[in-house]
Amino acid sequence: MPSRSTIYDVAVLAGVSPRTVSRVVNDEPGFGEATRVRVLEAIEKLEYRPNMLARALITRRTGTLGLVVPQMVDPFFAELVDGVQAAAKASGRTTIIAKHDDDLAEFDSIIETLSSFAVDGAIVYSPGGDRAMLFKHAMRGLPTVALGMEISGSNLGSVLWDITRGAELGIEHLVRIGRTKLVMLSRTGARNSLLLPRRETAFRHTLQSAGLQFSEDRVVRMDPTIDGGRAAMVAVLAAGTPVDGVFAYNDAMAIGALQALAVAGLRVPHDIALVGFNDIALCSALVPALTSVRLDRAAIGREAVALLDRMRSAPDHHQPVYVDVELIVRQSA
Amino acid sequence: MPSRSTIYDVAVLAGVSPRTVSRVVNDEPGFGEATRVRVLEAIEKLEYRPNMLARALITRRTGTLGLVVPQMVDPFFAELVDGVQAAAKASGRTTIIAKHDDDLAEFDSIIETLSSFAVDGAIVYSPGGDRAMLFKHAMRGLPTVALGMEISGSNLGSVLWDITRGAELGIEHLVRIGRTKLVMLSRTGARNSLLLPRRETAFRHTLQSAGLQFSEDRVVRMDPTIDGGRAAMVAVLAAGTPVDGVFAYNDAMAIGALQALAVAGLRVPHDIALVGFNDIALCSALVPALTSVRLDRAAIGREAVALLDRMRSAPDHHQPVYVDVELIVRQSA
DNA sequence: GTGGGTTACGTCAACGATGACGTCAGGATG
DNA sequence: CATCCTGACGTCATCGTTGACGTAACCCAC
Repeated sequence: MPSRSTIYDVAVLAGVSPRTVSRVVNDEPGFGEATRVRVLEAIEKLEYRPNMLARALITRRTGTLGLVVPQMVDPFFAELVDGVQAAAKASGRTTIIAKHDDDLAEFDSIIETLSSFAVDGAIVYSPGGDRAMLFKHAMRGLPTVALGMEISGSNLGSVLWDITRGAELGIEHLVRIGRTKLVMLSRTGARNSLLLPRRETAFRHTLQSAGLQFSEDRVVRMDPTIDGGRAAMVAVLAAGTPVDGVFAYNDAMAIGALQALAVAGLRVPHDIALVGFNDIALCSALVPALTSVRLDRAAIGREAVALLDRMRSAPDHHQPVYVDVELIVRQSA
Repeated sequence: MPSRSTIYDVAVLAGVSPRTVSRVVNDEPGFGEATRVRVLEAIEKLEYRPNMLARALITRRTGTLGLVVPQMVDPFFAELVDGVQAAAKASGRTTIIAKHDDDLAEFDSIIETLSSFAVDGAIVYSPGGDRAMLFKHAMRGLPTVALGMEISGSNLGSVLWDITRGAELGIEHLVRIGRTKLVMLSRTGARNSLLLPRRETAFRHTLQSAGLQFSEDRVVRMDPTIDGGRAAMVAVLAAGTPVDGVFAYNDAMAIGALQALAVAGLRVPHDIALVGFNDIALCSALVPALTSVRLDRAAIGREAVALLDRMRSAPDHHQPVYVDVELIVRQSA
C-alpha cells in the first residue's frame, strides 16, 4: 500500500471533477444523488481520507484545539485535561495536549507550534501565571482561554474558579469543627503576583474573623508537590508550632502532609485535621479520605470550550467565566 | 496585528526571492552573508514564523510525533507520557498527546487524525492490546511503535518490558519474606489475549515453584483502578480467603487494596504484605510506602523514539526492544 | 419562445512553503 | 582567451484542498 490517495484519484475513479468530490466530502450543496453515491463508493474503494494539512492551509481551520498545562503527573492537571477534552470532543473537535513544565520559554515554543499548526484555539494553564505571552499570541490571532487566571482582551478570555471562596470554605470548616491552632501549607514561587496570595489572604482573614490569631510562622511555603507537602509538615512539627488543623495549598501537598503526620505518629483527624484543595480523585482513596475543595473539572472544560466558541464570533471583551467551588467533607477534617 | 506574515512578505522586505528566504530559514546552502543578515532582519521585523501546514504539505514531514495512551488520570500513563515527551524533546521533536479511553473507535479516529496531520510517527499504548488497527495504519505508512505489546512488521515496532519477570520479582519477594497465603488482584477484560495472563501465569508458576498451592479463588479480577482494587480486596476479605500477602495488577489496584485493608483494621505489612506494579511516583508517598515493580519510563521513552528513528531509515523487521524491570522494596512488603 | 432562475457541475487560482532546475557573474584553469 | 566550474541567486511547478466564479442544461412562466 503506497501513499494515501487524494481527492484527485477519487475524482478520476468516480468520473467527476475534484471540486465535486470536495463538495460531497464536505456536504456542500451542488451535486446529484447519483454522483454522491459514485463518489462515496470511490472514496471507500480508495480508502480516501482528506489531507488536513491541505485543507487547513486554505480554510485556516483545523477543527483542533490546543490544550496546554504545566504537567500531567499531578492528577489535578490530568483530570483538568480530561474535562476539557471531553467538552472538546462533545463539540466535535480534536484536542492536542502539551505540557510546559512551568518553563516560560517552552510555553512560548508550544504556543508557537500550536499556532503554526493552525489550531482553532488554545486553552492554557500558563506557567507562573504569565500574562505577557498570552497577550502576545492572542494579539497575533490565536483565540486563547486562560484557566485559573483572570485575563481578558482581544482573542483572550478566562475561566476561573473562586479560589478565595474555596479557601474560606476549607478554613471555615476547620474552625467549625473546633480547630483553633491552624497552619497553612502554601507554595513557594509566584504562580502569579495577584493569585498566589489568595489562599493565604483567605487564611489570614478567616482566622481573624473567627477570632483566632494569625502569625507568620503559621504559613509554611514549599513546592506544591507531595514532597513539598511532606517537607512543609515536617518543618511545622519540627518547629514545635502548636497545630490541630492544616489547610494545604493543594491535594498533593496534603498527601505529603498526611504521610508526614503518619510517620510522626499523629492521627488524622483526631490530633490534626487536614483539608486539601482541588479534590483530585485520589482524595477518596486515601486513609483517612481527604476533605478537599472541589473544582468541577468537567464544568471548567465545558466553559472553556464554550467561551472559545463565543470568541470566534466576537473576539472582544468577554467577561471571565466563573465555575463553582464546593467543599467535599470526608474523614480527614 | 492582522494575520501572520509569510515568506513573501519577508522576501519583499529583504529584497530577495521567496526561495532565498526559504534557504536562509532552513539553512540550506546557497546564499551570501549579507543576504542572510538582511533576511534575518526582515524576519525579525515582521515576526515571521514558518507555516508548518504549508511546509508539511510538501515535505511530508512535521517534526512532530503522536503519543497515544488510554488515559492520563492513572499516574502510570502520565509518567509514561513524561518519559516519551522528554525523549522526543531531546531529539528535537514536538509531541502531540491524545487519549483513547480504551475505546477502539476513538483510537482509530485519533490515529486517523494524527495521520492526516502528517505526524512523523506514533507511539501508542493501544486499547485492549488491539493489533489489527495498528497493522492497518502502519501499512498505510504511519511508522508506529507500540508500547507494552509485542508486535512487529513493516513500519511497526514495539518497546516492551518483561512483565513475567516483573511479576516474578514481586511474588518471589512476598515468598522470601515468609508469606505463604498469597492472593493476586488482577484485572478484568483482556488487554490482549496474549499479555493479560502473564502476571497471572507468573503468579501461578511462582507459587508452584515455591511449593505453595494455587487455587482459582486466589485470583480476583476487577477494573485496574483504585476502585477496582478496593473492591477486589474487600471481596477477598469477605470471602474469608486466608491471606498474608497480596500482589496487585498495578499500583492503582494496590492503592485501593491499601485502603480496604486500613478500613478492615488490618496492618500492612504486619498482617498482610502488599506489592504493586509500575512504581508510580505516589508509591513512596503512601503510608506505608508501597513496594512495587518499577518500569523505567524515561528508558521506555528513549527506546521508543530511537526505534522510530531506526524505522524511518529501514521500515522493516525491527526486533522488539526490552526495557528492564526492577523491584523497589519499601514498607508495604 | 424568450427571459429568468435553479441545479449540477467544471475551471482556475490560491493557501505558503519547498523541489527541481535554470541562469548569470566571477574566478580558476589550461 | 575560451572553457569550465562554482556560488548565489531566481523561476516555476507542486503538495491537496477549497473559494470564487463560469456555464450548460433544464424548468417554469408569460
